[in-house]
Amino acid sequence: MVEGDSLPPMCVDELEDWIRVPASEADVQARVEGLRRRLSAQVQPAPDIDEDGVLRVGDRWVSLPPVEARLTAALLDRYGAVVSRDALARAGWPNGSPGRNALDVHVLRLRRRVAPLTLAIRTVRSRGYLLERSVQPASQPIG
Amino acid sequence: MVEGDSLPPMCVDELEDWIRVPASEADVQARVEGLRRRLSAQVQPAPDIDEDGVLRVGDRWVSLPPVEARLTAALLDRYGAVVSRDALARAGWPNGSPGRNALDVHVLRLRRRVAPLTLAIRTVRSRGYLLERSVQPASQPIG
DNA sequence: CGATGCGCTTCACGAGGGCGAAACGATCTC
DNA sequence: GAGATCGTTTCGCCCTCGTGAAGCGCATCG
Repeated sequence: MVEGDSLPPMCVDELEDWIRVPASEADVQARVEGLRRRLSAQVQPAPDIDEDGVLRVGDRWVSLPPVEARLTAALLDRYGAVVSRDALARAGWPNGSPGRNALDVHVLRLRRRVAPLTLAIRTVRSRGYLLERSVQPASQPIG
Repeated sequence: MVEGDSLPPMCVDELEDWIRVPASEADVQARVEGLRRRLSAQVQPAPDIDEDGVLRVGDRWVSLPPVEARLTAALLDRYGAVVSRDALARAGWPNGSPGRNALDVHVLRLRRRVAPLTLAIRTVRSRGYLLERSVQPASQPIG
């Protein structure tokens, strides 16, 4: 709140705002609503998996078989970043890894399972895989 | 601008704002400055590349193959400044450079890959290359 | 003023390798 | 026993990367 004749403040943070008093309740509400909108545009709830292999994002969920549940846990540990093939193999099969393609096949199956949750497993060639949300709420850069 | 007793508007876009008139020039300036800050906060964060060759700017990203990832790292080290062709060749191929055209071709491919991130590699003839943003966020200050 | 050389851009091609996808069978769970 | 889960094999697409070569603009030189 800014007093009647003082200088307007500078908003250092994007999630700050100010208003000159006296102001109507509706004006304050509008400013608060604007702040809330800016906040929700930035923050998105992260997916979460429990010990029973139930993966939840928002209000939707799917149940994952053991191997894919462990793979998902490893991907969620580094959510939004690349997880190497080796790390995924070690996470999915703690007692020695099976053949080369087992991981590929499970990633393929996992992809189809998590797609309805707006989750996507992106391939980073010769590096590994990356878990992220496939659709993002509209916040288009000015172009 | 909102008239004296009308209802406050709803800001649909994060890059909108409003002010109730009459207002001092300083207040309007402050609001405009706040908008400019929000804009630059979205568009201006410096690009960043991790060890996995993932180049991020804002909320978008692309994965770069090994050679182009090293070139990009070298360009980001001197972000906005010229990097000589020799320096790029040494960064891209630490164990001896291949043919002379290899660098040019990789720069071409890198250009197309980073274009969707609003990044551009500008040529400085007989000097080297320069990485910068391809879209300029704000016009000149109002005055 | 025109010609030539240089630097840079762009395309096309091929070798090598990573990865996707389907199909099949074996094992496990309810 | 039915359905789900898991591992393997096979096939082939497409990405990566280097090379050769043609196209184009600019500056210097004749």
